[in-house]
Amino acid sequence: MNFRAQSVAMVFDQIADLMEIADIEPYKAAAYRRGARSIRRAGDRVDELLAEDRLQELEGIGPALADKAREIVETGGCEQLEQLTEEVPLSLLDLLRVEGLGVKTVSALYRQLGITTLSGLEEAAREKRLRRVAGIGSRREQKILTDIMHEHKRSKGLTLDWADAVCGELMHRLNALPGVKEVFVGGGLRRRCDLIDCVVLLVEVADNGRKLQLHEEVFSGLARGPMEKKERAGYSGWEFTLDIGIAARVYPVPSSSAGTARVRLTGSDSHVRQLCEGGLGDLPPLPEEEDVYAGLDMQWISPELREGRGETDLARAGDLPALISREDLMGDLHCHSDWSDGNASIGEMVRAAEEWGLHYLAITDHSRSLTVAGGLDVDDLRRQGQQIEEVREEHPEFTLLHGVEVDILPDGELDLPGEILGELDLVIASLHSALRQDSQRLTERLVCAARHPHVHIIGHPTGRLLGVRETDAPDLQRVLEVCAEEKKAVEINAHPDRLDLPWPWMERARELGVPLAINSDAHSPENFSLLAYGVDCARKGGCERQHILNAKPIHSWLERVHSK
DNA sequence: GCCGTTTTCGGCCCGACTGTTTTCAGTCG
Repeated sequence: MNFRAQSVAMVFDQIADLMEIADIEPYKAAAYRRGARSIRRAGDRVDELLAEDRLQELEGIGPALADKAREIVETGGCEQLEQLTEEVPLSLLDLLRVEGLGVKTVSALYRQLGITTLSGLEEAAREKRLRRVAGIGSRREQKILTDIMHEHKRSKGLTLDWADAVCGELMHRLNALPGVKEVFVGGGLRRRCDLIDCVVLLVEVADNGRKLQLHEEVFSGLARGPMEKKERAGYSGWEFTLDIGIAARVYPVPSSSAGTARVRLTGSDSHVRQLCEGGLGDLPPLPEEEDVYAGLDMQWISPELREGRGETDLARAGDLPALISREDLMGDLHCHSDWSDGNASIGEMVRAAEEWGLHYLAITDHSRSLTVAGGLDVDDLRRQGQQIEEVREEHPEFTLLHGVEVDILPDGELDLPGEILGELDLVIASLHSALRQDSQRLTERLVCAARHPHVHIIGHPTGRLLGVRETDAPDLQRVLEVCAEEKKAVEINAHPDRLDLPWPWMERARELGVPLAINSDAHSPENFSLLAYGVDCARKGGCERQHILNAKPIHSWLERVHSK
């Protein structure tokens, strides 16, 4: 998604949070939150809608929100947000990230104790002052303290969609500077890591060209504060802090050594160290990256693999995997329609899937216990089946599967009876509730679901939300073993907030022979674009086409299919 | 603030869990 859409969504969410804390018109706050959600779902389409002044076509965006979206894009700020921060400080939003703290408590902490920051909260908790607030006793005070510790430990950084958006905007601006030949991405973003704490960019300038001048206006609306000179791997660049809280580094590199610079500024520390042990330091500076690896008697290594986990040995032996690519995907096995919490009809989702080049799609709406998402019960599913049949007739060339994403209940049972599950084409079983159970219980629930005769795929197995909710992870070794025994597949959920199965587990899955499915979990037609993040994640985990279930023709692995 | 009408206002996703104020408000999904 592009930077403008992300910025608008973020500001709308901030306004919603602050309105709730300030306790003004709860439904107004909800409207901003819906607006943010709608903008995110529309994804890349937002740019076009903004340009053509058609943002109000999105659900939940009326004249007021459309105006504000334009203001945010054009000025980088929002007067409404400024006004709110006069009433309640923006830093209170940090407190909301602490588990168990919602708007009411944060508001009370602010008004009664004057707490505005995380460190202020921690200090007050240590001094046992929190218990002065009605609703907080000694136990809750202690819990808040441990939750603050969790918050400190939580991985920081931007998810890939955000980081891509910011990076795209930076590249666009850098490209427009005089003397710039090309701009390259480096660092963790190029390696497609889960969370990005620093955007690394290399700016190629002609060898005898003039020096790169970075003016402050290059970063207007993106960063405030000073730029600092930074050295890394023998390259000097500038570092500055972006408004969204992560760093960006820009390294000017001359054309003649751009290849060497890209290698050194992309790989993880241990990857680069291994290359140095292989003689990287003895090579002359080279303009092309391929020549650097060739000079070390290696295959060129895909950036995703440059983590220092054995890839240099494989490259030397010529044994690197032929990584999966987006074009290899033939279908998508997990998406939602407006029967539950998706925003498009089944027909619209099918049309979009076709436009994205897919040949099959499973509609897998939520099951009944997930009431917030409008989960489906047995009768709903049967009625949905009739509609699926109608859509199939309209798309004879396409294979449409009727599936469900059934909740794994806290006791490990599934949320729908076996009878209806047996009538469906595809059953994904996922955890959505009681995610704070201990590792053992979470594991048992997943094992129980994997052993269920009607389940085909375990969805987003850890339930993590990157940088937000890092669960007491289930024992994935055991879950994968059971999936292998039961011949069940495991999902690689492509949503950049999830990327779940985490990539370090994919090698184990392959060793056990567990098929993996790269699924978009799309809630709107635009969301099929998310598949790209799932592919990135699978590549990082070293997956080839043969390891990915939905890179195969549907008839090759699913017995029950409906198509002409 | 948005939306959809039985059009220009009234309703807005809802149920479970938790800690504590011990009977329900606040949080979460």
